[in-house]
Amino acid sequence: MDKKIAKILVGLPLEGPFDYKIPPKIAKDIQIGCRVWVQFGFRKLVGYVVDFSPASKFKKIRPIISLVDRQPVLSQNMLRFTKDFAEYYCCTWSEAIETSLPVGIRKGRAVSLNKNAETALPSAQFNACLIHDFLKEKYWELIAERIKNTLKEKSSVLFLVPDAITLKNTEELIRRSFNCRFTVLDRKKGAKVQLLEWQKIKNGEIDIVLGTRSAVFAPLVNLGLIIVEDEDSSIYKQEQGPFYHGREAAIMRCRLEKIPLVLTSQTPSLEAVHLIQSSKFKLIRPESKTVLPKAQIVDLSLYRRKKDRLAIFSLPLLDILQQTLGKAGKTILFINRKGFSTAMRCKKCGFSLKCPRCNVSLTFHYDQHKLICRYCHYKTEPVELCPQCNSDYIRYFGMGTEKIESEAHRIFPTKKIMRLDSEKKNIPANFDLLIATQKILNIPAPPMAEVVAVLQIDATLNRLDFRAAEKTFFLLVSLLKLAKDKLVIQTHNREHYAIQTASNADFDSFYKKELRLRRSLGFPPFSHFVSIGLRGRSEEKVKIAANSLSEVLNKLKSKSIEIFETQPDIPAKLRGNFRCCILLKGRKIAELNRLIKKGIKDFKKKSGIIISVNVDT
DNA sequence: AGCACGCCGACT
DNA sequence: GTCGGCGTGCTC
Repeated sequence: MDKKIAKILVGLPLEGPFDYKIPPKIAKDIQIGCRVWVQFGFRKLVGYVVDFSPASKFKKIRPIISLVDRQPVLSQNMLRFTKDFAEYYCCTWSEAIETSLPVGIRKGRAVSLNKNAETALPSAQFNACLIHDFLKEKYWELIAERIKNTLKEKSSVLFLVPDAITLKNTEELIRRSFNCRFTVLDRKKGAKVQLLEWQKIKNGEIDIVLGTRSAVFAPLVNLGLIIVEDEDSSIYKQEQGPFYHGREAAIMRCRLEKIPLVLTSQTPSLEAVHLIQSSKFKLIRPESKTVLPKAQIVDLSLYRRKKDRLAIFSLPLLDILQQTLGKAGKTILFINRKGFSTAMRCKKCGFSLKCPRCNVSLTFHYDQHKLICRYCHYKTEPVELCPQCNSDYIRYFGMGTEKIESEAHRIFPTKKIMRLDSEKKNIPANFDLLIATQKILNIPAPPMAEVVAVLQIDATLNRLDFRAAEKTFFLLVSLLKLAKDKLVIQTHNREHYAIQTASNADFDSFYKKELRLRRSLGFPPFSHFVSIGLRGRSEEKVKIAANSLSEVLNKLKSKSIEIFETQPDIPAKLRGNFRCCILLKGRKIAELNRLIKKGIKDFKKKSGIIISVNVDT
């Protein structure tokens, strides 16, 4: 290849690449994947060499200022990975490269890199296995075995975990089980340390890398295995652009590097189950001697709610609570929401206090005695008189942990009643009755009780979300594990398959039903959803822009792609920006993204509007 | 992303 | 007359 011109990407959200002349004095050293300094317009930027060319179609080409490193910071594999990643997540290649590198590298800091000797394994191939360890009793020995074998082959291991707690636990387990060169990637560690660690990994001085989502980009040499622990965790999905999913990125990288992937979960996602089923890969389900408790489904439609008062406890549940507490047994009441109430409203004129920035109803929090916005945490004093009609007809609606707590106190005045929600720092142990939210499922050693009661599952089940059944099932089976004796489920949907199959933790029946349904409706994992978000200061402009973009997309689309009506995003207003979104559904990501990129390009971008694309919403 | 270019309102 | 508002377009 004639090395006259270098194709260079810079760290800006631009498509690129851009052509630069290669000065003779660096011609012998420059390689694909190297960092360079270039003059880009009026400023000096770090660029990444992605290709060479004998000529350029541009007239005025500037020369590269200098070479940053003798060795490439991006390997062939990482270049391909970031390119595939950009195509999948509908961002530019340069954005993908920038997200894959530590800040130090992006800022042009010096590192010393070895000449890399990748010893590609001869007949390596992609394969996946899913360890479904419902009780999380045996997964570690299964994983440890695979890590040991990988290390024996002189290959390295990348271990992904969803959150800081799992990171801590896994770090401990790895230290105890393996005596090897091991590092933990942590965003809290500071840029200097991160850069040094990146350099060590890149130089092949590390055998095991442990980290959260972003560690999927760790530049391991001779990578031989990727493990994704708790693959079903929603924390793997990044909330800002590029909106990538750690598990999907890991799958992409394993396919590309032709190496095995291990997924672990207590409640495997339908994506993981589908990957295993559709490709004849292995599902491993360790046997357990633990006997699960029975579930009792209480059909709420048989027990009318008392007039003008929320029926928190049905009669059968009250009976069970009285019996259990009478025998000095413990009870957990589970509710999928926090705060005393969902909203405050004036019964006379209907006025409700909303967040001035996000335009959603504020939630009243009893312990802080404040109205709080659940999105931006805006706080304000609760009102006694209606600001609109001045009446004192202010009422608080809904059912939260605090409401249940006060009700429970009324019914069981002598019992020790405690609360566990996201605001609580320490985990209560000495309780008769514990009122808990989702948080109880996200802590390492959650408290158990004779009876666990789910007060309100219908809101979760009836959500306008194609994952509602999946979430309901996972929630219920996870709660089953906290009950020693019995799980009580209060619902109006007694016959629903998610509730029926969850009551005896029948994963296979649930997956069968749910996958059949998803397939027939053309939902993920048989298709992809992509949402295009538009936001800006002016509500009017955002709406106009969204409508015209939607029009353009509808004109360009093939009939295999479905475009839903433009809607306000949830929340419609966030941190002073009005938000709209266009949702698309299609079988193939490549086709969807081609349409979106073309659509955004064709559509003349009105200023003051920011567009973001979220793949697999 | 940032910055220049360009075309319309109120000001020493 | 200009100073400056930000809408539009470009960076190899």
